[in-house]
This record gives sequence, structure tokens and C-alpha cells, in this order.
Amino acid sequence: MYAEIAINAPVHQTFHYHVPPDLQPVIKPGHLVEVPFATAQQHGIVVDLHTETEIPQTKDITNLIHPVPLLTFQQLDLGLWMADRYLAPVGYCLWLMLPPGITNGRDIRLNLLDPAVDSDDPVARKLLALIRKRDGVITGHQIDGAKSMHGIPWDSTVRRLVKDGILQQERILRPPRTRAQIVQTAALAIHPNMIPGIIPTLGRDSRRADLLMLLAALPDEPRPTVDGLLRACDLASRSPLEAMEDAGLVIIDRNSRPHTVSLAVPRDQVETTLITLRKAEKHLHILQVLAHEPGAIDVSWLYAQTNCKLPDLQHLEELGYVLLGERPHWRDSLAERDFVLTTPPTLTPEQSAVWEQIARNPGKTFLLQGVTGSGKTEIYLRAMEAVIARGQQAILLVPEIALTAQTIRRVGARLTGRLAVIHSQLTEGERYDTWRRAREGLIDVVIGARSALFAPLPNLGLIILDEEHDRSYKNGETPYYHALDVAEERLKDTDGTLLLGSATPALETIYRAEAGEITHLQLPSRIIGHRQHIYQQAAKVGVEAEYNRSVLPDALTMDLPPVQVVDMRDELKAGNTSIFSTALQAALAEVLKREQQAILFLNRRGAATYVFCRDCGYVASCPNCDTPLTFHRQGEALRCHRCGHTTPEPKRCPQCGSGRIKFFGAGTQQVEAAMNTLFPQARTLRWDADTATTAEMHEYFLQRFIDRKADILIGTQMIAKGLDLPLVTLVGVVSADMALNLPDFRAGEHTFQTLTQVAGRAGRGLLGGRVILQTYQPEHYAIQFAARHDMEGFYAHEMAFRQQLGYPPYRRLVRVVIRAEQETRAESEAIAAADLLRARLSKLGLAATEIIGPAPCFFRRVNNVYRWHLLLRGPDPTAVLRGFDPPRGWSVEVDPLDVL
DNA sequence: AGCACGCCGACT
DNA sequence: GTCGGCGTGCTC
Repeated sequence: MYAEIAINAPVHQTFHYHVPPDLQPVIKPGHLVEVPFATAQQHGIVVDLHTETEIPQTKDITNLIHPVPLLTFQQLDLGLWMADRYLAPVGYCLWLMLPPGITNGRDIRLNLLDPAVDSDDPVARKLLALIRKRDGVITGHQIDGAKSMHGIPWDSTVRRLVKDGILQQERILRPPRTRAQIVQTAALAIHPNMIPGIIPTLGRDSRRADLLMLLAALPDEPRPTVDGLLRACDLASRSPLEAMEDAGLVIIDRNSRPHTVSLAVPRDQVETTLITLRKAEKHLHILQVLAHEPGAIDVSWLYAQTNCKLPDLQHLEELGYVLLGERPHWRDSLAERDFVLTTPPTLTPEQSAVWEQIARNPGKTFLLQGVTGSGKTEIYLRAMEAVIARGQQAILLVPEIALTAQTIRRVGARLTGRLAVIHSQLTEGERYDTWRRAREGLIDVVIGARSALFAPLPNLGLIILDEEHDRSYKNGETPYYHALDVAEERLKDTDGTLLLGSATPALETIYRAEAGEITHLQLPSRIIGHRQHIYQQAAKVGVEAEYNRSVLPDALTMDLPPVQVVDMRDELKAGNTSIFSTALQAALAEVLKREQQAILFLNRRGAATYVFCRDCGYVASCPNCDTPLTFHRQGEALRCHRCGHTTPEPKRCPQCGSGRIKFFGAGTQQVEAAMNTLFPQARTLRWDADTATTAEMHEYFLQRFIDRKADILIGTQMIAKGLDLPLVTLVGVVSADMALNLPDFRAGEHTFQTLTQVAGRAGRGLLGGRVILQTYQPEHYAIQFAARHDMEGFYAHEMAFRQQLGYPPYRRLVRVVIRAEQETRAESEAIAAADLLRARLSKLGLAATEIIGPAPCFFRRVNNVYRWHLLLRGPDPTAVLRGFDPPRGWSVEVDPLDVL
């Protein structure tokens, strides 16, 4: 029997291992095993089992790491599908689905062969002393942790000692970092009304207690004699009895012959006295606490209440009064959260129509298109509720940046099901337990970013991708998967529903909707709120709404804000050299005067070095690729990052002859500075990746703005998303066209999406709102369509552009990036890669696939590494690379989101 | 990924 | 002469 095993290494094949007889009856696909791989031990996942193999020499599986298969058949299939689809190592794909911390890398174990040996070398001496202290065995991890070896490199020393036969080295796997937690519990093992009867047996042995008990059991007359009593209790000395006499518990009558004893305490107080004498208060207290609990309780709770310790409980267990047990403890980041449940609002007619379509057709894929505030979330909530009611589970994926306490609260406040959140700030233990709870069917809904897609829910009925066009759904490293594709593939098993929500869907998604592959649903109206909420808001702000709105039975809707496009070239001609146009300055002044709020947005991406003319807006672009050229300081040249075309930097604009042609870029800091100069009285708040580094910081900034601690919010991408800010009446887009000039075929799409999203930030309340869009290219289609809120027009135009130039969704791309320390090396390797791929293309007869490039990447140097790339384009550009192990230094990205 | 193997320069 | 640099190819 042979097992086909995937290794967590960048190799594209799986490996065959012999299954030793003792494992044969138990081993199954999905098991995590330890195998010898090359010269060391490795973790492996059993992908399949075979009765024979072509491999001439197979090694044995060392052992099973976990008794149950960690991956289901569905997960294995999904991983294998991903490996094929994204040309990624199988192991990497499968590892995405494992619980975190279960594989913990490799280590070495050293055995001291000769305890007497010593060395002249100081490092070796220290090392040998350390190993001797540990009885001759130590792991590499332990050496790293030892104080005596702190900061000392011991690698080469170990190698030499091993070579000299002083140490023996084994390669081992490190144990898992994460483990299931259990808590001890205790329960009463007897009926509560038996407690009084067993009191005499509680506490520690006490002769005095025995004496008192016996005395109490005897009749008052005839009076028992001292000697008789002592004999009955098997005591030789009278001292315990005399001590009791001193304590006033008994009276010894020394006048009678022989001496007699009598009880000095009332009979109904004997029991209490016994407890005191036997020091049984604690034990009794434990039993009494337990008697008030219906079942087992955590011992830590018992400890806190009774001040007892484990030995007390163990003693009671021996006596048969208490039952100790354990239960699993789930680390849960939401455990402390109490959600206040809210009732579902009445759906608007539009929402009802959309919801009916989804409810009636489970198992299909839907695009739910609606601007922010159109009520998409309500549809998500209904869909999740319906799935839970059917006994299935749901995953709600949100963009990384949207995974805030607010989002979680909103879902938690509506779903009665069991909710879990997955995000990067959870502890490993919490993520591990979430994995286990999901696997055991203890979770109904998982909310999370991209990776939450792999939560091992047993019967997944629904995946929702909120803001489906968001870039964070594409993984930024191998495997470069897209959550949308993987979600679709994953749902095939259970025939689940895929719900894609967006105000500005990805062009691909629109394309598929037009092709009839997915059902396109629309929520065109913007709901500013439900009636009650609106009235409250109106009262608070004390104003009448200024903009057009219509009244629905229960909710108010409102038109999109008017957008004014300002041509910055005209501003320059008129002598305005400020970042702000006259129109924007006037609008800002108005906002400040009325004590309202404004958002100034600028696009960080693209704050780069493209060259354009300040007079006519001409942008230097490549004659071959129709994408903007970028300026390079070295050589003062312009270069195309697609095809490598180079041209000297123009001194005059080729279009209008102006000398004011230069490279361009501006950041949030400059905008804030300009703002402070122009309006010293305005309170500004700069919110970008530099000022807000953590999730808490983001919430803090947002809250400050909501609390009106600032008048003007200046920010990048992050302010475009999902903020409900009723006092914002102005959105100024400082530079609408910056991203437009990135040498990327999705530049127009991104610009349109971003502008549409940002524009949606204005006029979310009764005060209405407006948008001012500053641009040097007012005629650009992305800006024109965004200004008119014309989605259909934009998509039609963009679709034609993509078709004409052969870009997705009409043809697919594979991007191969080559990295090297020296630029010359990156270049030569990229050229070699192109040659190699060209040869493969002709050998495989793939005439429909073409190679574009090689050329330097737009971001040429990242982390001191130079990057060149080439693109494969065609109906199936992955075909050339299937079954091919890319050499070191290559990274292969299927369906890249950008080619920068 | 890790690692062994192999071929070149700068030290004891 | 050898230690160690990293380029290359392999791991069932």
C-alpha cells in the first residue's frame, strides 16, 4: 500500500511513500503524517492511496501526526484544484486549510556520544556543558532558548562536533504550537439531601470529634465512664478528653467512681462542633456550592468561591462525594461579546424582489449590485438566516479593511446562529479553536477576510463576498488565488449559493452576468434611513434636507450627489497654482462656515512618477502598449513597463508645445499643509496608512471624525469604504486621475470604482451633499462616467477597450515575475525566461498564447530586490506552465489583478 | 524550502 | 592546501 503525499515545499509534484503495515488499516486521505524527505523529516498530507506505484524506491511513512484526517475529501479536492488553476505547489494550497500552528517546522536533536569529551573551542565548551546539563540530549530550539548560548551562532560548531563523532544529529519535527485546551470540572456525586448525613466523614481525622460523636450517640443515662469511652474509641490517653473539657465541650465528673463524662454542648450544636473539630468547613462549603449547581462546573469557579484547591476536590472524589471531569474549552474572541438582537426591518419593494430571486434559487451565483446604503447588507442577513434555518452554514467575506467591530456588531445583532470571526489579530489559539469548532459543526456563520474561505464548515450553503471587486480578495503571494474563484469551486460540492455584492462590480463579474452565467440583481435606490431614524437625525441636526428624495412606505431614499468636474488645467491658466481649485476652495469655505464636514480624498496608488503636461493634460504613453510611460531618474528617460520601450524625457509637450511638462505626485501631507495654510481655523484629520497602523487606530480616527473633533478628513483609499457620515456634505477628490496613469490595464476600472465609492460618501444624510472632482483629464472616460454616475456607460466603454486590446475578461493573463539582487541579473534572467517559454510554446504547439515583454516591473525595486516581468496572454495562458517546476527566482501569478 | 554537491577565490 | 562563497539540481 502506497500513499500519495503533498509536502509543504515549493515543489509541484506529490510523492509516493510506502505505508507500513501497522498504519495500513487506519491511514486515510487527509491525514497529516511525518515522512522522511530528502535528508530530513517533513510534514506531509496524504492526498490519495494506491495499491502500487511506479516509483522504484519508496520510503516508509514515519508516523501519523494526528489520529483523524485533518482535511476532508472536499478540502483535498479544492486544494488540488487550486494547485492546478493557479500553477501553485500542492502543499501550499493544502496548507491554507490546516489549523494554524499544527505544523511547526523542523528542528534538530543532538545526542552527546561521549560524556567525558571536552573541547578547546569556547563555543563548543559552552554547548557541551549545556548538553551535559540536559542529560546528553538537546534540541536546536532548546539551544536557542538557553541563556548561556544567547546570541552565539552555534551552527558551524555543531557541524564540526558531529563530524568529529562527538555529537550525533537527528532531524526531527517540532511539536505543534497549538493544542486543544480542556478545563477541569467538578460535580456533586451524591444527592444534595445526603449532605447532612455525611458531615461526620468530612474533613480530617480527629480524635476529639470521634469522642464527641460517640458521646452524642450514647444516651444521657447511665452516664458513660471515661475509661469506657476511651476504650470504645481505642484511645490510651485521656488528654484529648481533657482538652475537650478545657474547650467546654464536655464535663468530666471526677467525684464519681469511676469518672464519668457528659456532653456540655446542646445536642443540636454537636454537628457544628464536629465540623469545627474536623476542620470540615471547606469541604462542606464545596458540597454546598455544588448542590446549588445543576451539573458540572469549572473547578476554577469553585476555587474562587470556596478558596479550595485541587487536593480538596481529589479528597472528596476519593470519598465518592464529588465527580471530577473535564470539558473542552474553546478560545473564542467573541465569547465576551453580548449582542443586542435587533428585529429585521421591513424590506423595500426593491429589496423584496431581489430577496425573492435569491431565496427561490439556492445553489446559484448572484451579483447583487447596489450603491452603498442601498440595503445589500439586509439581503446578506436574510440569506444567512435562511441558510442557518436549513441547517447549513455560511461564510461572509469582507474586504480586509472592512473587518471592523462595527461590521461584526451589525451581523451579531441580527443572527441568532453561532458566529465566529477570523482575522489576523486573533491569537493562534483562537484561530485554532475556531477551526475546530467549525469542523465539529459548532459554528453557523464565519465572518472574515479572504482566508476565512477555508473554514472547515461541514455543510456550507452560502458564501457572500461583500465588495466583490475589492483587491484584497486576491492573495498577494503563492498561491495567488482569488477568493471569488475559490468560493465558486468550493460551493460546487454542496450546491451552495454564491452572493457577490458591490456598488461597482469588477468588470469580469459584469461580463459573466451579461453572458448569463450569473444572475444580475440590482438595488438602485439609496436608502438614507428608516423613517424613525431619519426623524431622529433631522431633530438632531435641525435642518431640512436640501436634495431630492422620495418617500417609500417605511424608508426614505435619495439620489446620488451631484458631481462637479474641475479642469485643473484651466485653474493653472487662471493663475491658481494651489492644489485646490477655486471651486473646491469656495466649497470648503462654505462647509466650514456652516459647521458641516468635508472629506478630501486622494489616490495614494499612483502617487508616482508619470509624466504629464500641466497645460494640456497630455500624458506620455507607449506607442506599442497605449499605457503611460514612467519617468526614471537614471538616464532621465521614459520607459514602458509592459514592453520595455524607452524614449528620452521630453523637454516640451509633444501635443501643445508647452514647457510645463513634468512628472507628478502629491501626498496627504501636502494636502493637509495646503489646507492649514488656506484655512488656518479648520481642524484637519489625516487618515492614511502612515497615521493609522492598527485596527484600533482606524476606529479611533473614524470615531474622532464622527464626534466632530475635526472638520476635514484627509485620506486615501480607506476613507472610501462604507462610512456612514451624515454631516459630510462635501467630498473633494484632490486628484482624480492619479491612478489613471498607472501603467496598468485596470487603471480605468480602478479609477471609476474608487471615484464612484468616494462620491457615495457625500450626502449620506439629510443635509445632502456634493462632490468636486479635480482632474487634469476631465475628458477621460473613467472620470466622465463616474461624474455622471453612469455605470452602464462605463462598463460598455471599458468592455470595448478590453476587447480591443485583448485584455481580461476577453483573454486571460499569466504574469511571471523574476526577482534578483542585481538589476542586470533580473534582466538577463527575464530574457532567458522569455526564451524558455517561447520554446515551450512552440514545442507544445500553443500558437494562441503570446509573450509580452520582458520588461522591468513598474515597481522596479521592492525590498532591495529588482523585479522584471513578462506576461503570457491567450485563452489559456496557464497551459504552457502546467507540469513545469518554475526555477528559483520566478513567481507565477495567474489572472493577476495588476501588472505593476 | 532545505540541502548536498560542486566549482572558484582568499586565507592559515 | 582548505574554508566557505553561492549556483544548481533533487527530494518518493
